[in-house]
Amino acid sequence: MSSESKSERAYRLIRSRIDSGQYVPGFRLVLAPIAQELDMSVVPVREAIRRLEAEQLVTFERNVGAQVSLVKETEYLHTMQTLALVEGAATALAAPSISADQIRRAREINATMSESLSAFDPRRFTELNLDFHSVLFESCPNPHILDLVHRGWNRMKVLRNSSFSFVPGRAQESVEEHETILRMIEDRAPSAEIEAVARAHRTATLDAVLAYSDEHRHAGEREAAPAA
Amino acid sequence: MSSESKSERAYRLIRSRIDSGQYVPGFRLVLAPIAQELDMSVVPVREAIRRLEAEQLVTFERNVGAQVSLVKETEYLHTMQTLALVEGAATALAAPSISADQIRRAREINATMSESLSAFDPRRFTELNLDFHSVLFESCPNPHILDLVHRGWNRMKVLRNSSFSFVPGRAQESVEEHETILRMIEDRAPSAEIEAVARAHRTATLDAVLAYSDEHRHAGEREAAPAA
DNA sequence: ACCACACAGATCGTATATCATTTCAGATAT
DNA sequence: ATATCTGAAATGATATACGATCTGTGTGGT
Repeated sequence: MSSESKSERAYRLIRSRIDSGQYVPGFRLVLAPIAQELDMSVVPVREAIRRLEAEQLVTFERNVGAQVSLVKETEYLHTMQTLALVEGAATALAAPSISADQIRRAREINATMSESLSAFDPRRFTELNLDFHSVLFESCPNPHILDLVHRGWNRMKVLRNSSFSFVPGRAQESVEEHETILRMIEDRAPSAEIEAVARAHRTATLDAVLAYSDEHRHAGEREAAPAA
Repeated sequence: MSSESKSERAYRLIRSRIDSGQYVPGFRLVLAPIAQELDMSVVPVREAIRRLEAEQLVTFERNVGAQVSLVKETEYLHTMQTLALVEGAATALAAPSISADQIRRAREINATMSESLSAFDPRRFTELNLDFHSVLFESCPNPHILDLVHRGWNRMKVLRNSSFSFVPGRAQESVEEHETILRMIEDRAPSAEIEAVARAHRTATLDAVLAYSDEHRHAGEREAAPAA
């Protein structure tokens, strides 16, 4: 009894390789080799690629094939802007139903983030950052918006792998802003205010990255590191 | 030379039937009959259904098959809330680059809407309403957000067909709010304000529908009519 | 040297065939 | 009468096969 279908397995494999950066943007997804590697026929692989196409992770051309979506210069900006929008809304919608226990958990995570600032491990920091925000938005009662938040974060994973620069100092700021957000939720601040602050938190990161990469445009510096 | 692939044709057919309400929520999509009707094998039909699954228009169960997504009681609320969020943002982002010509066009459409209020044709009104808002958000520079707006409107089409009640008086209010939005864009009002008003415009419709259907819950009235 | 064309290899698109799973009706036992 | 079993029919899942289309390469002509 296979626990999952073959097309599901194909989907997961390709998806994970795109997420991990093993399949870089522009990489051609040829059916036969993938099928062979997974020990299945091309049919399930085709279905998997159709799903990925609908999720815009790969682009498709008739009789030519699929390739991992290319990221334009502005892609990162747009994704981050969209994530700011939906995550801000999700956080605000979730706020009223967030318990003291959840707040405590978020605060713990933020404390860990703060500690990890000295021996700075970008990957770990990003992971914790997602954990932190997850606590805040997972209670969002609107499943559509919540889904959009998840998609946004997943998209960010890919973009980070392809091209992203780290901004010094932003991590520290980020930790401080997290505390601000927590207090507002505790105090049951108006929904609109929470949304604005949560959105600004992400927009600030965006601005920081843009300003930094602008400054260093000609320096050619490129660290695989996140900004929170 | 077929201008489009068979799986594309299958996708369009099923999609249009869901949109038009011919395939109501819960309708089982059995591969063989659909394939036969389209004079093709089941393979392209399967691919089409995979795409629809990824777009959440149909739900899928292993070894059982696909059916048109069921709409929960809260589905309309969540969809409208999400649309309010993304359309508000799209309108605000588009506002700075909207020309006087576009404003004029929007105003014309709104005038037509106003006229059509007497001999009220719900379907026509909804159509014009989309036209009006399209003029405002199509210039949104963020393609992700714009895409979300389109998806939201498409989703609304389906929901309107399945279950929706009309709210008297809301159409008139709607036309007036449209004019308010136009003036703010003309005056180059702050982005945040435009977003808030555009969002409230849709949220107001949502509230109106909820209040109305609440009031008439036991009356069993059910008109296939829109609210703008 | 450069362009047009034709051919070959790669790859996709689809049909058909076969296997697997589910579902449901009817039989049987309790 | 109800519950459970069993097997056949319906349907989905996947493999294989073949035809269609694209893409690049080499050859011949100018």
